[in-house]
Amino acid sequence: MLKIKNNFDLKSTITCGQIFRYIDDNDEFTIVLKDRVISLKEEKDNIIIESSKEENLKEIIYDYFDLNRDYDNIEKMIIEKDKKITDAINFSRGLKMIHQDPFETLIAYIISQNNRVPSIAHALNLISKNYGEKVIFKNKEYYLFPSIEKLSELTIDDFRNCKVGFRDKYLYGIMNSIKNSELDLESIYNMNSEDSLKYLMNFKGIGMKVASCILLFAYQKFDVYPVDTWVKKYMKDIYNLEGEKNIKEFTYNTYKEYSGLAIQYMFNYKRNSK
DNA sequence: TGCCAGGCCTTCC
DNA sequence: GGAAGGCATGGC
Repeated sequence: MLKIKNNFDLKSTITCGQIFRYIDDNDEFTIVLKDRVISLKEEKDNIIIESSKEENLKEIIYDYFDLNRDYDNIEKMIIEKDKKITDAINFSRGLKMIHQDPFETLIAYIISQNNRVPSIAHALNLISKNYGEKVIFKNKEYYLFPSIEKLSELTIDDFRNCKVGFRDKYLYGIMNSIKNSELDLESIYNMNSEDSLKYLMNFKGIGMKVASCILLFAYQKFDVYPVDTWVKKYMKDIYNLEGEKNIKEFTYNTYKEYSGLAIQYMFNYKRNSK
């Protein structure tokens, strides 16, 4: 068991739309994280964490919830660039950018296109249940996200049976590209954001939006920013700004290397407030 | 029932 | 190079 105390809003970080596979049982959250299952619950000013595996637990938690980064300072710098974002930042106080696994993020966000959150979670859970390793935690069954090797064995129909819909052929193609080393997820760590966007968008099923989510959520490239319907609504309301091109120009010129975080605050404010 | 979702691909100009 | 239509699935 581990206790942490931080400027950390557990609930909004988990539920704000960054990750799809979590169980919320009366504000006790259970998630599958790499090789283990963990549960987190806020109690007084502490977060109580239990895990199916104790090894390196603190390091894994701090890395996953990005708890070593100075968000106060980043938020201050964003507000200095643009005072109008203050409300969105105040609403999102304690929200961390979850540091997700690149492979799982790739699969999850390909499934996310033209899809709803419950359906995305359903598909990811089926993939894990059918092809991932079973873990027993607090007398319940959970399934780790499958390895690259395991998912490269699947056929298009196998994917379709996991309810991914028309994205089956994209997933199959992506797994082939990984198998024959055309797509090397490790190499992205050494690329700048512009190059890595272009690199990912070479593969069928990955467009601008999906590539941006992968780079922001799995590679912590904070200068990359997914513009979606919620962000567009925010931009229209607050800045009377329309058109994807205008929004992108404004965002990068204003927030620069923190554009991804600024966008995440706007997304969270617009989607989850009121 | 019919519409649509944190898009992307294909097929047209 | 830009616009329009189609797409599996499930929830309302």
